[in-house]
Amino acid sequence: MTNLEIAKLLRQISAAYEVKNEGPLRREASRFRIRAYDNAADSIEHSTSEVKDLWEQGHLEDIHGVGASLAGHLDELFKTGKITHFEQVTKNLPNGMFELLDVQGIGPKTAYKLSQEFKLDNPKTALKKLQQAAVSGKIRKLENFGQESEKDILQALQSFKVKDTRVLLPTATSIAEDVIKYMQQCPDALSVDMLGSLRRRAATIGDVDIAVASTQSQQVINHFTKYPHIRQILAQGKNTARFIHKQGGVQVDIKTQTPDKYGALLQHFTGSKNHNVHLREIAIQKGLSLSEYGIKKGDSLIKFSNEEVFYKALGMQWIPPELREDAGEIEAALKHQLPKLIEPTDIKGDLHTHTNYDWISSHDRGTDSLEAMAKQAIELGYEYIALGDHNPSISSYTKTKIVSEISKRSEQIDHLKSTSGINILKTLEIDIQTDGKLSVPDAGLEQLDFAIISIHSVMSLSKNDMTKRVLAAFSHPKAKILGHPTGRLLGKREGYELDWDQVFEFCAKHNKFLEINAQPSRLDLPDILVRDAIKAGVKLVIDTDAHNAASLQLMRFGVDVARRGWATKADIVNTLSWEDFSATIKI
DNA sequence: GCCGTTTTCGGCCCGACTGTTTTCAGTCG
Repeated sequence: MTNLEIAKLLRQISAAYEVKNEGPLRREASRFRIRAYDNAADSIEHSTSEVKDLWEQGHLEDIHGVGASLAGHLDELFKTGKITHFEQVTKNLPNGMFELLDVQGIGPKTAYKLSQEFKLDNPKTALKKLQQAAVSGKIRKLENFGQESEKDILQALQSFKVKDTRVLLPTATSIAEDVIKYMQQCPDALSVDMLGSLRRRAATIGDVDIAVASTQSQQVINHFTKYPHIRQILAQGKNTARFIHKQGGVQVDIKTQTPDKYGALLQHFTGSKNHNVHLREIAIQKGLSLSEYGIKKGDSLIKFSNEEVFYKALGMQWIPPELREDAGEIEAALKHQLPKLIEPTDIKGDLHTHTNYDWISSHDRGTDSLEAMAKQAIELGYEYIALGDHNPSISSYTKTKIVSEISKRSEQIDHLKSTSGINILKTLEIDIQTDGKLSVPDAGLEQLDFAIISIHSVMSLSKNDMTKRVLAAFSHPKAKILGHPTGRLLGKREGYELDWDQVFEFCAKHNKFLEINAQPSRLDLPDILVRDAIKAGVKLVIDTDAHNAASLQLMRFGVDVARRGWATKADIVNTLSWEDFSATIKI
């Protein structure tokens, strides 16, 4: 079971309790139990480590929000595939109601009422039957429903079908940047910023949230709702509004605030939720109360035009949004010991690239020439670039032929080196075979400055075998970088399993580097492992894995991951000057 | 049901928006 499935199950239990939460006496106790299930679901959904892994290691209660009771339930789930207690809780409820919870605007109570009225007992047909009821005008006749709510449900059902669950960070970024550019054209918009998980630069984004500072809120909202790429407006109030973007059905929210209170708005809606809850606990201890408007002390409200003064008022350093996950950043900020995070401008070169060099390659070739890649690197202001490709296919070439192909390519790069005006390194991304051997013979490896080694096949090995496989390949002196170390593809594939403690120890000891791959669907290493690696003394590289010249610009998303993993400039090898880098890579 | 540099008991963040209401419940973030 994946984290997402477990989170969904917990939310179903929460919804079941919500519906059953009747009678004034039971209400208080249950309210907090409901919240506890939701909190646990949030934690699990946002956890970068797999809950199942934690269970195997006996560390379920390390998850914030999972205590003895839930750990027991999860243990039963992993052992037997079901949870008896949960089955009892959901027993007398219509089965179809839980499907309805995924529809925008339908919560537990509404889902229950609708599934009760329309006898939605079958989860598979529940959404379809609900749509039929809406189309035939039956919903508006129910008590506490009307024409508007029927229309809303119908619209939500229609956009539900096209809405992807979460979008990748670069997609959300480009949507947000376009909306921001549009909002900046509004004369009443004094500042425009990203909010939420987007501002925290998380790998996947639910909604795009935007903040605007203005004294003319209504004008800003009016401008917002005239954005040209709206599929549907969901809400429009005095200070906030929300629409569904034509692209991917992404929901875009806007919040406005006057400039004197703008800092509190930014802080509040950047989150994360857990970060804010922790901040409020600290505030309560000081007799203060936090909100999106500022800090309340008794009856008076202290206003903040920017975040720096907001955090200062709580006795701490300003915390970069990427760190706001309640993962120790508040404690560090109180002690004024936050790290100075790496900046995009610290990057001096890209080490993982692909070109259209003409050979039968083991995987997809790039689309731009060696020259074009080097030229783009110069434009980005880099001091060096490693020109790579996948190794020649071992099923199409003999070993001898592979070596001679690499020789030919090396000659071409050497020629380019003398004319290009940038330092160029010769490299390849080399497949790690199932037995840990590299797919290029030693005589071929000798001609490279270094090799990136990656797993592209047979990902189902056990954790132990996979670790042996990687470390065997990594032992070759030319193997310096492990490419996309977990092999995950966001929203498509979980990564394979590795014994990270062992990998980290090996890298730290032998001067090997782990990659933060900036491809949108990879962002691999994931942020949490970045932080663990750094704690273990491992050095990392940030690479784009670009298959064309334009993709070299994806670097910023890799830097985002590094920052979320608390990385400083010193932790990232390709922030080194050419002189220091070339010395390091040849060790 | 979870959690702990004031607590193993007694707390648990705060507010906007909408629709169907004549003052509020449900949903969302």
